[in-house]
Amino acid sequence: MDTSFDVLNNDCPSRVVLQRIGDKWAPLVFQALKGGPVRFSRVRSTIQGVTPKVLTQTLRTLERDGLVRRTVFAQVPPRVDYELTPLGLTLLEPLDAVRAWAEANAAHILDARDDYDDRQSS
Amino acid sequence: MDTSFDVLNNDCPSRVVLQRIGDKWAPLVFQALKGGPVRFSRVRSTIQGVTPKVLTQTLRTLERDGLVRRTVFAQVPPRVDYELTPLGLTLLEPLDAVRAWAEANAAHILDARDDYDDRQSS
DNA sequence: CAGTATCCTATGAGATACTG
DNA sequence: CAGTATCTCATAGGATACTG
Repeated sequence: MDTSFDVLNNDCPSRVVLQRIGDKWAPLVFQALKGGPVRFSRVRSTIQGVTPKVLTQTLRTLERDGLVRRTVFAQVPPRVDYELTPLGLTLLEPLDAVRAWAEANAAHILDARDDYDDRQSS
Repeated sequence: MDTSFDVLNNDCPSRVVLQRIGDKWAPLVFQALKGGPVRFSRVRSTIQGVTPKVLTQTLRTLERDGLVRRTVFAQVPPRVDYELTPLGLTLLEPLDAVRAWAEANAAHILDARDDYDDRQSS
């Protein structure tokens, strides 16, 4: 198969995708939506530390990229559900592997930093 | 096993790791170092569009995090090799899956954006 | 060759307060 | 409940030029 996309190439669209993935909150949104549709307030409380403004921005961008679906229910009080699209679900797997790696190896990284900083100051 | 690390938790070190991974050039460095030790100038030419300043910054951070090893050869002209450490190699796999996804699905993302933008302007 | 040194700016992101 | 509206700021990152 010929994808003709190469991240190493400048101006390649895949770089934009990579950057999107690599924004501060997007991976956490994937994690929060892992189990199915979730309401805004729930996403917000699941992802510790995110402000509503930034969360909305992140969700909108993911929606625009076709990775998240936003469903508005005509109710009072309002209810809005967010869920991963089929495309978003295919990204969940590799993204989750990175997350798992981060959780499993965070300690090693911190140790390496300590070593490096000690070496610098000596 | 009890990792006790959770990306959804604020102040969790794994978040820092995730952010590091998600910086603009780091994933491309992994890609560039995929095949073994590479000299600085080679990394630079492999990753289209990166400036020497930013590349140095990225490499230094990855070195500090124990993901990349920097080897200086006492030669004139100077020669410096960069390569993934064993820890870095374990990260290469999940990261490469994300890259592959990005290259494979960049077109879908771009389409989704067009659809979304059309819908907004209508 | 392998970087530094400066300068500069866009923007990601936080804090805070308000609303249909 | 599900967001907006402002304001503000740090810093990631780019452009350019220089050096051991």
